[in-house]
Amino acid sequence: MEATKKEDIKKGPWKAEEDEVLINHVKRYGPRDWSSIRSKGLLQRTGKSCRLRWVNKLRPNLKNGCKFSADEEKTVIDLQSQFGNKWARIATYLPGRTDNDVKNFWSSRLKRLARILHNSSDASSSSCFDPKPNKGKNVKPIQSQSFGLVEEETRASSATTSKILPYSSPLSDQVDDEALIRSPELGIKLENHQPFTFGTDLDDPFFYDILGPADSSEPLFGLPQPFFEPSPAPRRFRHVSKDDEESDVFLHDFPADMFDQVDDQTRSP
DNA sequence: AACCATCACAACCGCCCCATA
DNA sequence: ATATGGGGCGGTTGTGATGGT
Repeated sequence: MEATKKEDIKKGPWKAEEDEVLINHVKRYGPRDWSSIRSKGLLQRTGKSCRLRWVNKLRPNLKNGCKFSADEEKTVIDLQSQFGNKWARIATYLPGRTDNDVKNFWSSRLKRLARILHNSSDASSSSCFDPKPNKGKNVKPIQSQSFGLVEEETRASSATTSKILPYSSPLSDQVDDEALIRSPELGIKLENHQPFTFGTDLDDPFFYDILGPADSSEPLFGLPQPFFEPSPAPRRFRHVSKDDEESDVFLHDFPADMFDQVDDQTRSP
């Protein structure tokens, strides 16, 4: 019986007819009672699937197929530094964008950065980056492991360069197993405790260009107001304490267009 | 033209919280 | 008090498009 029910559930890409049914349902009952869509036999989709389709694709005023503007990029980067990976919350500041959009944007940027850093270091030996996203959870957050180590190493090598690295992390002091799960995109392997050294050349000016401005105390830009009022206290902050909400920072002081700059540098001979 | 790498996006999964029976 | 189902959210995966070699 259960198995039969499960087999009835349709997955994969949505057809126009299904969209139409879903839109009609929302017109009639509003964006709720998702599970009733299946129980009424309107669609063979789960309530979750219906809700996701509506929120991410069918909802009015979505900026579908429209790339993030420079302003939106700045907003995401700054809000991520403030809220951490609270994509739904961040999305409330971006009219027409969904949490999925923001998440995808961030993820692709992070992968891009990982690739850039990977290429900038000696790919053959010292890098601890895995180009493939890490499937397991056995990773440490970038800032507490990698950049922390970079900081230490940099301090050791040069007393004058430590100011450039704003990544001293509360996480290093407050070790939180759950927090360690986060930021898996760069695929740093826990069992691989090699420090992330950008090759051997810490004096490479390119290295510091990547990390952004030396003075990290200044905000990069003013925050926009949320498009619609975000819930005063998010329903929950899974895995995140109030402290590390602020510490869940990777691109803290990265200029919004740094990827372009970095890309330019890596492209030019 | 063929191949490969990368990007962008859609969709699913698993976990969690909350309301309700 | 607790079991359960619905819904929200973050993480992950799969795939088509695109650009470079």
